Amino acid sequence: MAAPRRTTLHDVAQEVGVSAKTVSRVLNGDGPTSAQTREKVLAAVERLGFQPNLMARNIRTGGPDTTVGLIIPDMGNPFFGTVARGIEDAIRERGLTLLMGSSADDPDRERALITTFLARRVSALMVAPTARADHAHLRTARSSGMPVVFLDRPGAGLTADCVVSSNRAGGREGTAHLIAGRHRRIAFIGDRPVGLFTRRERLAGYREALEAAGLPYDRSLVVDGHTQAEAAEATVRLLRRAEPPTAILAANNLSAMGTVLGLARAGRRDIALVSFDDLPFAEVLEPAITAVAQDPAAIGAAAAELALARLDGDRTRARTVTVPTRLIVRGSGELPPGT
Amino acid sequence: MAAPRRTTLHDVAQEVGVSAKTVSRVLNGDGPTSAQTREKVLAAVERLGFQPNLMARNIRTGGPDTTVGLIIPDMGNPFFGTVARGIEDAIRERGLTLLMGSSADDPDRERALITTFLARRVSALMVAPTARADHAHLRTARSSGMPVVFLDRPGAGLTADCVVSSNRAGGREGTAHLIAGRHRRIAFIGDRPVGLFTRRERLAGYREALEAAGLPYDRSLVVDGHTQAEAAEATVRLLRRAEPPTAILAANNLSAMGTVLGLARAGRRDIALVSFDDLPFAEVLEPAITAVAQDPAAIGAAAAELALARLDGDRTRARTVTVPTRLIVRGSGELPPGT
DNA sequence: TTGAAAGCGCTAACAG
DNA sequence: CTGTTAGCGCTTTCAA
Repeated sequence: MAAPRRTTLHDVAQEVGVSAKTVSRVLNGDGPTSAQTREKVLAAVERLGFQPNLMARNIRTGGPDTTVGLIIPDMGNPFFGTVARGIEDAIRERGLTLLMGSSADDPDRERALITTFLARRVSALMVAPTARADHAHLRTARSSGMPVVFLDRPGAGLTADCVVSSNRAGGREGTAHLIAGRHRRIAFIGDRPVGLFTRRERLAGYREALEAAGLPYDRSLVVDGHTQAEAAEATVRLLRRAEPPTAILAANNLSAMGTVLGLARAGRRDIALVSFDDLPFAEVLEPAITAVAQDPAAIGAAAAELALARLDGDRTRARTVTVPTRLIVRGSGELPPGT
Repeated sequence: MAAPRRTTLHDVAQEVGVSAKTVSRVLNGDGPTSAQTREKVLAAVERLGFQPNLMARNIRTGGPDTTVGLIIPDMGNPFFGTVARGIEDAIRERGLTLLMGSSADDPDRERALITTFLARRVSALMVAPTARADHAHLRTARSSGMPVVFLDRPGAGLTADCVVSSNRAGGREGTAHLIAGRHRRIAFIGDRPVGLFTRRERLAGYREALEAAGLPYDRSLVVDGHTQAEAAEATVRLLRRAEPPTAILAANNLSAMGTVLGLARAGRRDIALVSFDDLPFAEVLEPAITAVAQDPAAIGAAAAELALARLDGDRTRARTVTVPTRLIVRGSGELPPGT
């Protein structure tokens, strides 16, 4: 039992006894059609279960496809998942569909996805770029009219629209909050690679806050904790030092989760913590976690808005939209330094 | 400055001085080609920045498009995000790309996405169906050879492959764990609607465990907590009763988060809790949360495997794959009933 | 108000 | 080893 050929516009036309073009007119509501034929056509469409082939349509009309390509590091990460959802909700209203892929922080995989998306003639491309990727190769595509928006971090080798959190201000604010609690040895647990935009910016904010308070910058207090496990270990090691920190700024959600875990393992409830990026359980933990909250849905919405404006003909120069972070004080940041 | 027309196969052919078909042969490696022409063609492809139009190719070859349609309730939900990632990783190896959308638990939105995906001639369709959706309309598409796989819950009106967690066994095991701790009044906090497959199954497991232990089933101990806020309130209300429960089985991750929140608000650390679906902070909380863990990545992988097998010609009857859950004992389930 | 012809970018089928 | 012709399913263009 071979799969039956799917019914086409012609099948419908034949069924009704009109030309294919007439069916097309009825379905797309362009040319004029008599009420009679319209009715007959619609009935036949229903009867045969006809579904127009969007790709065939597209190839003829020549424009870009009604899809938007989106590349994020990992779909399982709720931060990026929520960004994606924000994008989807915004482009849905324009009848656009998401073509999605995870780069897994691998530049080659990212590159492969971009190639595929371009081959599919996406209307726009949105990428949370991996650290080592180069995007110069996107120039041709963009100069032929396809909007490119970078998410969370700017791309390399290509000036394009970009949506980021207020990383530096957030890092500064979170650190200042700890300093206000009279902490003087504040560790920074960051992700990798060290050159990663978000890490760099948040670290810069951390340093600005130290400087503003006249505190020295101690490089040895800046450690790596890219995964939850790594951050937990890093935390434990920090606390074993001769001169341990009394407070920690965790530079992203995974680092923060690991830090919480590490503190729990070390049995330390006297270490202050501020997490960059809010955590699902922040208010249930004891102490509740003070966080520099990002707004991933707003990031997605802003990215979509930028791209749609470009599709509508906006030819102004590339913009960077900064979505503000918000310090949510809950308690973990206010533990007094135990000296 | 109008957008320049994108370069086509013909442009490349002309540039080199061969026919379009020759370029096609070089690029797709089907027919034989001399090393010389191949080289010249590839150089021209590079020079002109040619990218083949996948949709045009597709329309000619006639088969389904090299995309897979995936519909989940919410991309921001890490459970479904991880399922999606599992699917993506599996289909990538076959050169398939994900077309994705969120149903937002709205049957109409789900239906619209399905229609779009069918119009795009996806190779396969994977859906975590909304509670009230009907899928009879998918029969035509499926009988024309397109695999359909339901995720997390079976679809309605259509017998198709399906991948679910061992909901009933998990519910039973989680409840039995509480009973083993000598609890006799165990509440069930579930999501909505009441008819939702996962809720029904988990509740059935809960009842089986009660029955096996000779405990009565008390309907008043089964309450709704679909969102985190709702579950928190439900928990507080439960504990205010004349005869409060001494233990709680939370039927999904949101309910569990809310329950934890409710317990914290009520200042009750003496209520035992088992969460269906593991929580990111489970081991950091005090007490650490005992969970019936699901395996979303495995669910995604299994779904992809089913769909790919169908694409490879598997015509056996529809299967339901059950991905086992795993009880992770951490402490919260072993609080003794305080009488 | 409708139809016929041509063609979007690509490949199948045949020829050379 | 390469080119030609035809046509995928649809829409544009022009004519009736």
